[in-house]
Amino acid sequence: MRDVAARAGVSPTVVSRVLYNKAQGVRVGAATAERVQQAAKELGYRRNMTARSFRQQETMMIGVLHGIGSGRPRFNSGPRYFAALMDGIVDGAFKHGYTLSLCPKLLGTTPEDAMSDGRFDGLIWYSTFPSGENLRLLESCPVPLVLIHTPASAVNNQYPAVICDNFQGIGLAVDHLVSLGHTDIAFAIENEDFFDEAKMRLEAFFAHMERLGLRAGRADVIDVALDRSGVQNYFAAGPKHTAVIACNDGVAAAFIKHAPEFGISIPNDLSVVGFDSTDYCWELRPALTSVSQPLDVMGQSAVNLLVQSIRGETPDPPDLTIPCGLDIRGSTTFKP
Amino acid sequence: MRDVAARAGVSPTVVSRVLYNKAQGVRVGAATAERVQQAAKELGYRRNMTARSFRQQETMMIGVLHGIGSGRPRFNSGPRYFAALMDGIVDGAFKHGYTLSLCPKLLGTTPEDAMSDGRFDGLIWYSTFPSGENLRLLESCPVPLVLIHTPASAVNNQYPAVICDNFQGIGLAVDHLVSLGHTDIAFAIENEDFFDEAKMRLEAFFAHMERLGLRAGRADVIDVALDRSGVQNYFAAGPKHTAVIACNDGVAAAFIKHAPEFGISIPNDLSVVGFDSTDYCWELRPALTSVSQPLDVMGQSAVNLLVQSIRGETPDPPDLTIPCGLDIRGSTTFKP
DNA sequence: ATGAAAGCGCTAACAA
DNA sequence: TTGTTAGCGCTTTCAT
Repeated sequence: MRDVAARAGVSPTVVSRVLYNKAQGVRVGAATAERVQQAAKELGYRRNMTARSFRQQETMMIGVLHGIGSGRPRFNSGPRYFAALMDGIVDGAFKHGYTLSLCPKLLGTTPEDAMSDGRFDGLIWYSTFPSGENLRLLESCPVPLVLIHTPASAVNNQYPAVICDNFQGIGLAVDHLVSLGHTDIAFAIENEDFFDEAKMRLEAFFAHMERLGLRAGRADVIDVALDRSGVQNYFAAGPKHTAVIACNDGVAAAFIKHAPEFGISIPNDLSVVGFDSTDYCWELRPALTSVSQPLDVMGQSAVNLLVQSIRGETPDPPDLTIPCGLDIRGSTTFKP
Repeated sequence: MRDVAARAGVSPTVVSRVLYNKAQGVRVGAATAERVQQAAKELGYRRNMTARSFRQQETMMIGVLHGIGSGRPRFNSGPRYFAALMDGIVDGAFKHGYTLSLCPKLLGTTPEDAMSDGRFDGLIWYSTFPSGENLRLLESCPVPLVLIHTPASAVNNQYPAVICDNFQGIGLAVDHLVSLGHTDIAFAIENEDFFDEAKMRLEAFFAHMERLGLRAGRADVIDVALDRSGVQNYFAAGPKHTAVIACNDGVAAAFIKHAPEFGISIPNDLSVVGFDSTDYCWELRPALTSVSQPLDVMGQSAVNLLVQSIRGETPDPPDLTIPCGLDIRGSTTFKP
């Protein structure tokens, strides 16, 4: 910029005004402005955005975090949960002119982590495993933050959150199965120890079963464990249900995958419902009936809330709850 | 940092040394260091990464570009080409400690675009449509750049490139079909006007057909057009081939999708081979046989090359060519 | 309409 | 071992 100024015979101040103050009255002579533009072009001047970010205390960057303790979510394997969400997040970020970053030091207290001062104007935190350690770290986040998939209450309503309506979503699944004649319905959960949406879904399952006058208790909960070994154990012991609702598509997929090993036909012997309804459901044979979260909408909504926070507006309510749908595919049918 | 220094009764320099010079000999008294650490913790000090980036002229950020003129690639719709690639790119970036960014101003001459000075340490450019305009912009890129999917020759070998071995990949497809008895094989292309890999694949098709003593000429090229209308036209006119190789999975999908409308059974009447072999292939009915690009490997390789460039090493050879595989699924069978 | 000066937070070179 | 100084490139305030 100094070079441009020199070539145009003006001070750097003028260069800055000419090139970037278009909107609010340039206050520079037309001839001077012209000379500056010319000089900038000739020298191939490009603004140093890092210097600008530094000066303005604003980077126009949003970071996406997934917490520590679980691996990086994949775009292209297994249940495509993260891919769908990211499409929404990226759309939202771009709409507001923000750059979106994935940071290797996602969360923590190391100096270069995503919560470092000045690095990002705001953060979106996504995790299906909001462990205690993560939640503690979040509490000291110095920049605006929006949670996806974790209710705001988990961090004292410190930050706004976007979650799907798990209660209503599970209701759709239960109603669907009951309308097919099922009464012995199990709920499959990945790991009961974690406090997260899976638990909300499990409780919704109990509530909806009770609403319909059906029995459901701890004996109807299948903990598949993180390695899915619980599915094999369940099949090996002989299924006691005609339908199972899984807390997510990945868990549901485990049932579909292992059923043949035990001579169980899905959906004829056992109907299976997933949760998330990513495109992954189509890959399974049979294709998986699943409660759909409008992930792209959720991603965009999260960014909208975040941008509000960045602007200093306090978005309310703390939890933005988005209703679910049900995508019926091939893994559910009438009670045998 | 000033506050920390004040509290510890030292100068900011010492704070910087204590907190971040661990490796190369701190040269600070143990007691002082202890006091500094203590003060930093008490004040909840976090390094301002923007200031550091500015000072060091290094952001530890890599940007991903997709060029202008085509929409943003999606993670979760259609052929999941981008998702697979990004998994590799993100893995590569994280392995080297880089943050990865998607920038709304991807390429251009606006001040805030991705090529602005200081913003990113390096860029990865991915595009299936390297239009002339894009190539011209690339030529003036002031930061290290690696191309994916566009041969280095397209920009005078100015930047290294990662491409799959299109010639060998098409060879796999042709051999596969010929081994099934096919001799009348067409090649479907999306838009002949663009200079890109599709053209390389088309030429490879001609070459391999000739190698096997089979005829293939312009009449055997189906230009499906960007809106895929060419597929319908081809079917409506009555197919003259028993197999078709498409320049990518999306084009192949159009054949599978429209065939039923014309009473054509795939693969019984027409075998179809795609190119990319993303998980999308499994969603199609029948599932699509496709030439596989090791997209994750390509993404990681691109980052490796980029990091070399950033470090000032000149990676060679200009084109890193990665061999393809063939994933045989349900869309190919014996000649009718 | 234009310019001079100051400072964002950090770190490297140099001095003590 | 510790401190002083200077400056990364930009923008804002204040003065002219």
